[in-house]
Amino acid sequence: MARILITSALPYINGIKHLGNLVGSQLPADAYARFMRARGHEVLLICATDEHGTPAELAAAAAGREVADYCAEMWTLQKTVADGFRLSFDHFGRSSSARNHRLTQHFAGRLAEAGLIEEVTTRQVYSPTDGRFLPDRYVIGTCPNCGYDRARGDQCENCTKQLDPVDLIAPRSAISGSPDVELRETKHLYLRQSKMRSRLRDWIDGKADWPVLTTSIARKWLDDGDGLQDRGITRDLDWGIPVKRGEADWPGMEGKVFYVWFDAPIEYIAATAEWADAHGLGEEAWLRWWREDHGAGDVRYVQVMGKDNVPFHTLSFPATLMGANFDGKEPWKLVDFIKSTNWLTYEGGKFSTSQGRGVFMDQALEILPSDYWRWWLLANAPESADSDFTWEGFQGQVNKDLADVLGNFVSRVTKFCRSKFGENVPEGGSYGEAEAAVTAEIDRRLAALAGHWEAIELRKAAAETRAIWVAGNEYLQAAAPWAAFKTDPGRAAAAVRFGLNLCRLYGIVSRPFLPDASDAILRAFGVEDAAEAWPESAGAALAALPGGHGFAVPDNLFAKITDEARDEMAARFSGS
RNA sequence: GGCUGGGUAGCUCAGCUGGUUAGAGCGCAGGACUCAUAAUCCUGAGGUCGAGGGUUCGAGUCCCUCCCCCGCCA
Repeated sequence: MARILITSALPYINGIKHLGNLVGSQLPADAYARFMRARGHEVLLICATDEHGTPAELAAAAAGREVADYCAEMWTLQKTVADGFRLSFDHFGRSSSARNHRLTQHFAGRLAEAGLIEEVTTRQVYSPTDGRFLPDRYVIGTCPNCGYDRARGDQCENCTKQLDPVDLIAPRSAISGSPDVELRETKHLYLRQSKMRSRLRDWIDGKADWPVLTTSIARKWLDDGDGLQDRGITRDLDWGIPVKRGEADWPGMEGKVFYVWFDAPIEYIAATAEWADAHGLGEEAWLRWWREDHGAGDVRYVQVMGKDNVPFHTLSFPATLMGANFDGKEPWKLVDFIKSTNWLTYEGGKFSTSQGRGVFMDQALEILPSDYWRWWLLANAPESADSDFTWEGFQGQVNKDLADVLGNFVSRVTKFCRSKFGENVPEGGSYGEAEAAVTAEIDRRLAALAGHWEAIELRKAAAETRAIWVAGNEYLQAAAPWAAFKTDPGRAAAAVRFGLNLCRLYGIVSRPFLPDASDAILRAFGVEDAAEAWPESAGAALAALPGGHGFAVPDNLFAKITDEARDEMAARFSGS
């Protein structure tokens, strides 16, 4: 048994996420965790909301709310939809937690001790009207690049150019709208990543098994232009983690907070501590996942994220962890494998919150059960390239794979048995060559499937899982117990017994994709413990239900999506 | 402009370190079966593997040039 730590990129607190966000990190992390748990490994799956930064403050202001209240409410909403999608987080934390405050301040203190923090005096936009500095999106003005007159301080929405607030022409406050702004000097902390450059490069060069997408992005940042740049880790804001040097005040940094990108990844660790707290466990409970001097040396740490997050996870966060271990006294666990995904598009274009284009997590659950979405999203995960969601493709694949291939198989076997033998696994007859051949095939496929899960190859895992379902239909068609029943009831009984065992097996191996359907199948066979172990061999698994074992015919597992329903949904989410 | 990925059957995609007649799913055509959610199973059609050079006994699979597409960065 191995120990596997899995973290999903943190969804930003600002509103419910869409299906593209879901398939980018949270859903693959959950499916992978489910497989590893079924395999008998000790798994810890961690996620949390990323709550700091100007977008949260502005969204709260727009809603006329205190930002803390707003975040608390949005966390509850996100937690609810995560549960709805059966995301099996061991803990879904908050980057605004007390644990993260302490840890972030602790890391800053250690980095300062290591000589990796620099205090830099810069000129920032200040609004006398609002009585405060205006970082990032708090400034609106004309884009110096394209002339768009409502460009935000961090980026122009029109030409997508990354901006600095001081670059804007005719700047004005996003809060009061006042054009009365000036540049004032203010002091900020910078993480001296440039000093970590060669260490980071050596570390990344050692990751031969990482995808090129991941390492190439990291190397680009290491070597581009003047090399890895130092980055500001503080902001003149109220909402955030107060700048402290460990537990001590930081002279000159009063009233400032850490910048969101610095505290967000630290929340992976803090959320693990929150998890330990929530379960009344001690400090060792989380340290053993994160500190090599507390046993984390044999943990395999896997991160799942969209490709936009790769620089932070390959450079900035590792720089923080490595830097904090400057004296060898805090060996923090570094990531072992990064699964990065591309984007999901919607009917050929981008998902858009502002235009109501595309399906968001809460809406998806209103329309159809989570299994439908999980299956399509994972079977079409944007792994090697962006992939596109279309209603036609979704309807076609869900109807075919789930209703026709899997759902109908369970239905035909259980209903036939009930009508001929009753609701007990039939006795009599014995498995012969046909059963042996299918068993051998499924053995091969189970091995392939396990390999795909180990490598987090989602599309391949889905295809293999489907092939295992198809094998059941092929078998049943050839064995034809409905025909054998008339001449050789024993043969028919054996075939049905085999078919029922296949159903149970499908309940287990489909679990990472379809937790609800898996529950329904296993419940029908009286297997109440959802943590049914992954089959070590098809032979043993297909003899698990002996003759006489009772079962109940389950309701149809999946209803088909009609053309009318599909058209209705397509119209509803097309955006305006 | 730099960088990543991609350009393979009507559609969505597999094809690892080069090697017999290029694969899967969907869709389509024909057939079988009737237990089942008009489901399933079998068979079949069909593609100059983006273009052009090159290396090799042999290239979708390596090298060069070029053309498109998504995205990231600047």
